[in-house]
Formats: sequence, structure tokens, C-alpha cells
Amino acid sequence: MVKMIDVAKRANVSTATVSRVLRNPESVKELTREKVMQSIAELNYQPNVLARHFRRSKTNTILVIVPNIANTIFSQMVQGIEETAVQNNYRVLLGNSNRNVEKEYDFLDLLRQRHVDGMILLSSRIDIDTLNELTAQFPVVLASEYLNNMSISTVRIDNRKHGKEAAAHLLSLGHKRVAHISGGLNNRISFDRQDGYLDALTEHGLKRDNRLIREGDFTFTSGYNQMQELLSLRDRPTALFAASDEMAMGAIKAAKEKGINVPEDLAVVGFDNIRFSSFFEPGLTTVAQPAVEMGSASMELLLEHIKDPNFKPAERVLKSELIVRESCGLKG
Amino acid sequence: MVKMIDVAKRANVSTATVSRVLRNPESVKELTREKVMQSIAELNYQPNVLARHFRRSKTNTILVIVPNIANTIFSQMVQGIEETAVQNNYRVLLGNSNRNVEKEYDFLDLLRQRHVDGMILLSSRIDIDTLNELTAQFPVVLASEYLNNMSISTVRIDNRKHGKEAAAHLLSLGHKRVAHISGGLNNRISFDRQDGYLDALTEHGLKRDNRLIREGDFTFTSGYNQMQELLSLRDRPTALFAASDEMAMGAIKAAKEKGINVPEDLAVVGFDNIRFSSFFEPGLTTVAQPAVEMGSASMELLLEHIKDPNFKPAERVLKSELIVRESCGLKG
DNA sequence: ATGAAAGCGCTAACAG
DNA sequence: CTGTTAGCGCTTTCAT
Repeated sequence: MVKMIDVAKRANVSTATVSRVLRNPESVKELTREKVMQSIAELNYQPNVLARHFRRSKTNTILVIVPNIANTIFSQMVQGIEETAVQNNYRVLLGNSNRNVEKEYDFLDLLRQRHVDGMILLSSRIDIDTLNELTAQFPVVLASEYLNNMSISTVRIDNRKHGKEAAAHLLSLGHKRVAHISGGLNNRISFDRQDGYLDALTEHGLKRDNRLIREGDFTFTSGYNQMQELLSLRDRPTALFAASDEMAMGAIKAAKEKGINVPEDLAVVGFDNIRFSSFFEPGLTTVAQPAVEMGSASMELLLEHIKDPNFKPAERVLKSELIVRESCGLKG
Repeated sequence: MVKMIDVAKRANVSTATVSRVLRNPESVKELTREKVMQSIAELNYQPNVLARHFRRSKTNTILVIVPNIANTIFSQMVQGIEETAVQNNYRVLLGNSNRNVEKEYDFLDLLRQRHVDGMILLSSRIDIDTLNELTAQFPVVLASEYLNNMSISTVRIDNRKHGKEAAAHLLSLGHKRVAHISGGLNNRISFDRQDGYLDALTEHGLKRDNRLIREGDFTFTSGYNQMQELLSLRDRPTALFAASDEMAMGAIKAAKEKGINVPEDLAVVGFDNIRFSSFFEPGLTTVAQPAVEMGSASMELLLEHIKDPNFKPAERVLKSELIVRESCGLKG
């Protein structure tokens, strides 16, 4: 393996000069620089990044902890993160936790051992104390979720506002019995979307009806199951706001199986705007989460933290919008 | 930052012993080991992985180059890779090329600079010469695709066999005019699936009809567009084999828009068995690609290469199977 | 503008 | 079984 000293010798300079050419080309006289560059090219020299990382104790690598990379919404966020990272000469290490808390904790050692310069969490079950310990020492950004105490930087959307928007859309279409299938209630996002739904009811002069509110877990299957329950009610709902597109699709499947047509007999609004929402029949009306942008924004925020260790925790709330398709009965 | 020498001093041993406790605990007397462990715990010592990587010139990190991480089939493969990597104490660096060849080439420097110990390519446009240069020097595995000259290890399925199976399924249902929408023909996989389709025709005594064969690019939109063309034929097909589920869904959408019912008027078989194929209406009959397993198998193969630099290029062909749902008209 | 040289923290060969 | 010690290849002060 050809190393810096070889390049230096061939160019009749010292390793310091070679290093300068690589890191601060402008601090070296043009002629010298050219000699060095030529020597590098002739020897096909590749700097040893391990030595460099070691010496500078910096890796230009960040860690992303994902609950499930095979889930569209997360893989889109990762796409945004990766893109912005590479643009800024950073690399992305992938930590797929499979929703396993222990695995999440294991990944944290990569931060502690300086294997990475920072970390982005896409939803996480890590306890507050550990999180505080880490954010005090290392750059960390939490994406999509958020916590009450603002000691950690966050990128998210206004779930409550958009939950309200989704439900209000159905109410303004004249529906009086609007059901809600929430995400898992171990999750702040689920509460926010549900609170938004409740806000909309209040604004339309309707009372909360607990029989119309059911807890799912964001998955297709949970949407399917909870809808079956809702359809067995005497006074069954005429509309549904599901806290995820997958659940909305599951719910629609349950409805179809009972001969209930969407949107004619049941209007549905989802949340996320995953790729398949537009392929689905009927096209799903949904709140579009800007997943890729959330990823980019998280990476940008993380870079701020990395550059300036005194950077204060910040919050970025991105805009979403309601995408109206066929499932709510407005278009058709 | 507390380092090895601090631990050593507190435990009254040398750094060598601390190092041994960390890497070969069994080579150290139990009493000594315990002293060291205690010292590590008391000081909350975290080994500096950068120094370790540098010293051992090994990173326990591998690179995955993905055309598009937001695409389900690839994110599933990555999931399998990550899982197996972590199990074997490896980390996964993500390189999302966005189907941009230049970005792919840029990522290769991570290998050349020993930033990673090996690389898995999930489909790639890198030229043969570069690939040969790299495989000669570094552990590399190509997943899902493959090349003619076997100088690189490969994990794939038998696309031709399963393309034949898919088409044969439609033919055995009595269809005589079976259309095919292929993937992009810059891709070996697309040819294989198409050849399988042709094999099936031959076996059923049918001639190739070029009007029934159209080139897509695996996306929903291309399926939609190509189906519109197929439906404008005088003698329109009664069945379709699409080389991806997304294209199958796009094709079904095009059919529905013309009032053509699936499967009654048009039987459809896709390929991949992405998550949404079972949610789709009608449920998509498709060839199930074992994406997660392909990822795991790739990582396992890569580990063989890493452990034994003389390991010969190998090929793993994984099993797939036809999943029969509603879209082919068999089930109802 | 360039060179000399000291180390970054760890590992492993060698010695005992 | 344990200690001593020489680096790994690069960056960066300090001189010149």
C-alpha cells in the first residue's frame, strides 16, 4: 500500500507538505502543489482514512437509528438524510433496531466510542436519562418524534394541527359519525393526531364518542382489525380518520369485505402519504408527511451541532398538507 | 477521555493486559481479568475504536450501495444485510446512489481507502473493468443481479425459471394472449424474466408476438403507460405477466380506468411480492422474491470473503415461489 | 512556504 | 500468564 511518505519522497517534499496539499491546497505554493499532485496520481496514492480518522478523532460518519428500514416512511427519511450527508462529505451508518430497545441501546456505544460524529434517531424507545446523558456529550437529533423537555433537537411536523385538518375535512363534508383509529398510544405522535381529531370534533360542536375511537399500531393489520370492530357497532361510523395510510388501507379492506363501499358508504382519510396511497383503489386522501425533507432537515440540524458544540437544541417544524384523492368522497 | 493506560494503571497491569482482556479474555488469568474489568467499569472506560481500526486496519464496517433505499425491495434487502452484519459484529454504511452512476463510483473510494472492509452492491451500473479491479483487491458481493463472467460473488434468484413459472401459470389457466411488460432492458434480470415468459409460450405451443411484449422500467407509471398501449390493440391480451408488482399495479389501474375488470377480463401476475401486493385490490398473484433472505445471504457470503481473502467467487441461487392471490382469477 | 518531529491510542510480536 | 515496546499513517505544532 503506497503511503504519504512515498508520495513525499517522489515529490521531494516532506509528508507535512503532502498533507497540506490534501487538506489546505491554498497554503502550498502552486509549483509544489503540482509536483505533489502529480506524484499522487503517478503512485495512485489513496490516503488511509483510518489513520486520518484516528489522528483527527473525527469520522465524518453519522449514525441513524431506524425502527424499521423496510417501512416506507422511514426509508424515505433515511434517503433524505443520506443525500444531505453525502453532500456535506459525511457517511451514514445504518442502525436498524427492529423496534428492539436493546438493539437501540447497543447502537449508542457507537457514539460513545466515537465511531460516529453524531446520531439521528427516527423514533426511539430510549429512556430520557440516557438521552440526556448523550445529548450533553454528543450531537443528537430526534426526527419525527419529540419529547416534552427540550434538551434535544427535533425535526417534526405539527401532528395535532394536521390531525385536526384531516378530521375537519371529513366533518366539513357533512359527516357526523367520524371514527378514529390511532397509532399506538405509547407514542406521542399518536396522541397528537388523536388530539387534533378531538379538536376538530369540538370545533364542529360534536362530543367525543369513545366507541368511535380505537387504538391501532400504524400497521395494515391493526387498521383491518379495528375497522371490523367499528363496523360491528349498531350506529356505525360514516367516516374514518386513520393515523396512518397503512391502517386506512386495512380499514378499507375490512369495509369492502362487508360490502361497504368507500367512499360512498364510508369516507376515509389517512396520514403519511406513502407512495402506495396514490396507487391504492380508491386513491387515499391523506396528510402528506414530507419524509425526505424531514430527513434532510435532521441532517442539517445535526451538522450545526457537529460544527458548533455549543449550538442550542433547536426545533424545526415542517409543513405538511392534506392531499385530497378519492377515498373521502370529494373527488370521484 | 479515559484511555487504556488509565485502566491499566488503576488495575496495576500493563496496557497489553487490558487489551487482552478486551480481545481475548480467556488468555488472561481470571483474577487479573476481574481486576481489569472492575477498573474499566469504575472509570467508565470506552475503547477508542478509531485507534483500534487504525491499528488493526480493519473497520468491521461494510458498504451497501443501493440504487434507491426508498424502494421496498431494496430496503428489505438492506434489512437482511444489516441484521446479519450486526449479528457478526459488523456495521453497515449506506450508499444510496439514486441510480446515479457517478455517485456509485464515488462510493468506491470508501473501499479503496479502507474505510470499509467490504461491499455489497444491490444492482449497479459500474463497468466490468472497475468491478474486476475491485473484486481482485477487496471483498465484494453482487446481490440480485449478476454478470456473465463469474469473477464476482453473487446472490440471486433464478429469474428465468420464475418468469416461466409466472407465465405458465396464466397459460395453464387457458389464456392464449398473454402479454408481458418487462423491466428496463439495460438489466439482465429483465431479460431473464422475459426469456422465462418466452420459454413458457414455447412450451405451450405458442409463438412470440412482439405486439404483446413491451418494455417498462419496473415502476408503477411505466406499467400504467405500457398497459394503455396493450389495451389499444385490436386483439387485446386476456392476461399479463408484469416483471414487477409495481408495474402490475400500474397496469391494473390502466385496465380499471377502461372498465376492464381484473381478473375477470384480464388476469395479472406480478413479480417481487412487495408488502403492498397483499393489500392491493385484487390481491396480486406474484413471484415472491425473498428479499430479506437475499440480504442475509449476501452478507454471509461477504463475511466468507472477508475472513478468507482467497475465497473463490461463489454463487447462491435462492428459492422463490409463486404466491397465488386473486389477480390471476384462480381464487375469487 | 516548507520541514522536522512528536504523538494520537491501541495492538501484537517478543521476551520473560 | 504478563510486561515491554515498536510502530500503524497521518496531522499539526514549532522552527526555520
